[in-house]
Amino acid sequence: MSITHKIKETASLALKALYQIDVEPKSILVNATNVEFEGDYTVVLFAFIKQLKKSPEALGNEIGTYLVENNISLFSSFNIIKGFLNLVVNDSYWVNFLQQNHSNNSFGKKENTGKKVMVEYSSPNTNKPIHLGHLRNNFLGWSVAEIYKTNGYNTVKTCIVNDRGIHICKSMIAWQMFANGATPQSTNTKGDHFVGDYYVKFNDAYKAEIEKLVSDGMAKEQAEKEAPIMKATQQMLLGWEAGEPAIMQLWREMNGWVYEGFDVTYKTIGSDFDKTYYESNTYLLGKKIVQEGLAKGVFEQEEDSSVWIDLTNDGLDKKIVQRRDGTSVYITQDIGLAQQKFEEYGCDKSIYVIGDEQNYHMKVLKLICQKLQLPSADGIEHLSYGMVELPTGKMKSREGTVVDADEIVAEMIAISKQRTEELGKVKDFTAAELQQLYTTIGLGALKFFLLRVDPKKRMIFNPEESIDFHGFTGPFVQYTYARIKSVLRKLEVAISTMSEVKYSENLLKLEKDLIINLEQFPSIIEEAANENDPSKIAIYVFNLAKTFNSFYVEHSIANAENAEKKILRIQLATFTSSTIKTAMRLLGIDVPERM
RNA sequence: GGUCUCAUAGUUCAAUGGAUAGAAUAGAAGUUUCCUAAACUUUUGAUGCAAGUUCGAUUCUUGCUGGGACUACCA
Repeated sequence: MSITHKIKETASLALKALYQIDVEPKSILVNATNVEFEGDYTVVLFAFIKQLKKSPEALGNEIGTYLVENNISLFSSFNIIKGFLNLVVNDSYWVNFLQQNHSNNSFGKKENTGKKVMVEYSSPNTNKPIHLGHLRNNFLGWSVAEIYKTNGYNTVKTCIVNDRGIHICKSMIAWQMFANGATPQSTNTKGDHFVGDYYVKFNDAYKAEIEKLVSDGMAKEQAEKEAPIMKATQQMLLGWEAGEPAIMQLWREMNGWVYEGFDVTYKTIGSDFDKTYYESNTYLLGKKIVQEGLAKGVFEQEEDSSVWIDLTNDGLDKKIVQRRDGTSVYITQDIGLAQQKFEEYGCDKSIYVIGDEQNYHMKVLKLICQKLQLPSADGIEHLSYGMVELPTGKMKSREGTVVDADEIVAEMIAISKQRTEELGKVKDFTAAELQQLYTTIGLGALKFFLLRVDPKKRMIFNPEESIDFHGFTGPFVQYTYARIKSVLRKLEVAISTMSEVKYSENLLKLEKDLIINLEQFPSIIEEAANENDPSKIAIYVFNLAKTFNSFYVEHSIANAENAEKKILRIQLATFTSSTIKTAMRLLGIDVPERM
């Protein structure tokens, strides 16, 4: 149990014993004590002052006295300032904590709860390569799944590939018109980029046709519909839906190129999936749902035979779920897929990692599922994340104003190579080891950069400034880890004999700060899972590394004042390094033994 | 127009209604006979505007200003 939780419980017991009032431990506010006052943790008393009609001083004294007298192993003293009860925790408590946990490699990990969570993330379109915004999605999804795993869940990572529809046909049409039979192989281009180029070519050609029609006197709206290339694309979509062999073959071939490209990227960035759904297989799901919904009276059919749901009583709009031609729309497919996922995996929770432009869609999806009383409905959660924007505005694939994922990854690796060479600390590494180190650091910088921010918030990426390697960054944390490991390597002999030795010293301030930081890790993981927010982990591990670095420059480990201090500090260093490693793993970031 | 969302140092980010709003970076000044200076120490600098609720508001409510998203029988 975490120490703040313990304090809440003891405070709740104190209130019960002293005043016969029942207060939920959860509702008691316990904070770290402000640095300017004496103490480690502070119980905020204002909430009880009114209720008990006592002065803050009297109340604080009574509770403080009770707490210290009844928890001798935990508290050594207290003081009261205004409505704040500051508690000083015994050094022996922290020392015990360190001794019990320093070599526990699964510190922070919860026992399996038997619960299952599905995380759907990545979900690419097969008409263009992935960009920086998709990377945010991939890193978030992977990390959230990992955080749940550590919190005792079984996880299923899924990906729904958007492999059909008008946008796919656009690339196909452009390829037919402009490629002269070129392939990724013949042009030595990565498959997803190859196809993406034709998507851009489509839009260029489309724009040119519209301009021509407009200059010939047609209204813009009509020109958008009448442009021959658009008509051809719509014709192709009909052909696809009818299963015309030539179109299907081209579709398979071009999607195949894209998948080859994606595989390379996924492998580099470390995204993986337990199950991949293809929209071409699932887009017809939900038809049955429409019938069931009509039978239950959740949906209504209009005279033109289109089917709707009226959500105006829930503050939303009327929403179509089936077109008058009987085909299903996006949301219906999603309902069907939600149902199918539940039938296949029976997850307690289903997290959708999807951009915040779909907040409304996801709200509607969950609401409809609830109205249909699907068993999966209440477990639906939308991990909504903000766009990654350039200083000039939004990234648009169509206009080519995107930060390409492969390019930014390559750039980060190149920068880490340059920096590593400048510092010249690993000259004895083999070529393969070097390459791995550059990748570890470059990807570490990129992942940390995208994960350290609250997912819900939009973030701005400035390509001119690139991504920093100093301060609140991945490489900073990686460096701290490598430095600890270096020290520990040199102290192997001392470590092998230290298990016998006990210490009972008073703690120095920086030693205590470090233990206090380490103690918080399990609570942080819980918080990150509750809020679907990996940035909590990133902020935590940065603070831990920072605290260690302050400790490290101030106090020597190898040349500690005495043997007991040496052992204590070795244990502190060991514990810090394993916690850093675990935390960074939760973000999908590796830590190097040397750098 | 309607709905949702965001606004904090020059910049990028923190802060379950709690004490003098934290970091990073940029700027200024320092630290390498001793465990990795991708580090450390010191320092300058911020809650869009106006009300309200509260012992206490960056946080909650309302209005205003300014961004963004959504508002398709597209996905």
